[in-house]
Amino acid sequence: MLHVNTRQALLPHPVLIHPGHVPIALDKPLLQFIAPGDDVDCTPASPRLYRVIDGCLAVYHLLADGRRQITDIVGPGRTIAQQPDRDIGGAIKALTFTEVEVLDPTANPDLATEASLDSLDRLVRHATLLGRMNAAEKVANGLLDLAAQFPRKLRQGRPVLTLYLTRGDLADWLGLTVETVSRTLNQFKRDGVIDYAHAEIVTLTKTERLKEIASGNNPATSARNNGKGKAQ
Amino acid sequence: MLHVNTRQALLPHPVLIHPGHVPIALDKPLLQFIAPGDDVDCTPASPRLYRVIDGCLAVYHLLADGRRQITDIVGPGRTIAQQPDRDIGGAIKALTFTEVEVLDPTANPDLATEASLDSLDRLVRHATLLGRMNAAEKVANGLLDLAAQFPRKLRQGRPVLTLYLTRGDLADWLGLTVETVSRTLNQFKRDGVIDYAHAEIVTLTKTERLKEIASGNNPATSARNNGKGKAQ
DNA sequence: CGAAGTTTTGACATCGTTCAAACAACGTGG
DNA sequence: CCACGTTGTTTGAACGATGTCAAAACTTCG
Repeated sequence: MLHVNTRQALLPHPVLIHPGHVPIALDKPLLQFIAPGDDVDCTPASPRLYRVIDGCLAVYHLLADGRRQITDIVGPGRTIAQQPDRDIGGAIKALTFTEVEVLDPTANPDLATEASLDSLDRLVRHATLLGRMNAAEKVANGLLDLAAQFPRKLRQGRPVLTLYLTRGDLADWLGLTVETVSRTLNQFKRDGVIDYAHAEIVTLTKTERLKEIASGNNPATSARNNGKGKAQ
Repeated sequence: MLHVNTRQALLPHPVLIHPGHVPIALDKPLLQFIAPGDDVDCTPASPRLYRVIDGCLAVYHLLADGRRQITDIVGPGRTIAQQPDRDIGGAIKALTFTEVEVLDPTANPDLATEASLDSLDRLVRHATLLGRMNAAEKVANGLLDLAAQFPRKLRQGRPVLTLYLTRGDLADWLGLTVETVSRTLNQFKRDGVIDYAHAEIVTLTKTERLKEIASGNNPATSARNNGKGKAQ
């Protein structure tokens, strides 16, 4: 699929300061700043840990013919464990101006294993999303995940989130097409579940409803799911 | 989806002896035998490494309504790194009589990290399969994976593999339905790419052709993939 | 032979894709 | 300040791959 994004290079995203990120002790801590659209430099032979301080990374995998699957979206506070095999189409891309702390896994074994298990756990859930959910469930789950990782602020008690992902990124993440993502988001908007004026600032107006949709309890389409527990 | 399998409990699968599996040094190595359909006992609070000596395991994840996604199929020689969160529907099930070596990850840190990275790598590829491939590509990739993990023998130079998975297992693994799996396999059979008399013993008669299909070079349907690199 | 589970096959429905076009946002250069 | 190019988003119409539903064919075993 591969949907390129040039828009985000132009947006003056406010740099959110996340306190409480204790710098990891290391003989040579290294900060790296990555511009939107750029790949994280994963060239060194020895594996590295990449801890996101601020911004947004997309871990993705490319097929030979250009189809792209984003396997994880990584926000502030999270650490990337896997060493993407660039030879076979794996890489990590920044979706906005992103600040990354580069660490040595052997010097931080606990963080390394924790990050590894975290990635594994998220990937298992995402695989379940990709293989067993319909479009509405996928988008609802994606929004809830992003809302937790990229909280902007609360507006009248409603969570507001910054979408660093374009519709194309969302499509490549959720295993859909741009059109389906757009249609589903607009349907949610029409139903009053979410709201947005600009495509990249989304308010979750009915979080509970969104959670219901995410878990398959969708009155509009859930009839099929009853009984044998099937969908899609 | 959740397709239960009772057949495999009845099949007298030949126990393949895989030499070269050096037992890991540990103060207390433990062998475990699991019957088909049984879950691997993952109850201990401290994480464990499970190394398959012989047989076949399925790592899966359940949704609240019963839909199932098998995230990995594990054959002899491979080690399971992730600790399935049984609370949220994660578990590991034996698909045939399976012998497992239970190891302490802290006593085998190298094996633990290697297994972890291996799982992560496979899961990324599988996510790409689930999110970005059509039925024929999924089944072709699945067959090639299984042929590598469960080689039976060569018949007239053709690889023959034992399918410990039922059509339902294949469906839950590849993100399809039983019917689509069956139809796709029969189409491959009609095309002379594979062959089978019994549903669980499959011969890959044209491995090269199968690899082409797996990578998206399917003359019948690849026209769409040209140009912008899209599919499904 | 009958029961139970699995696989296969057919007919049909539909969700998501594909194709196409309009619209919106933004920066550039005149 | 405005026309224009570029990129992203939205919308519509039509198609088709895959799911759903139903039933028959097999296999294995009691």
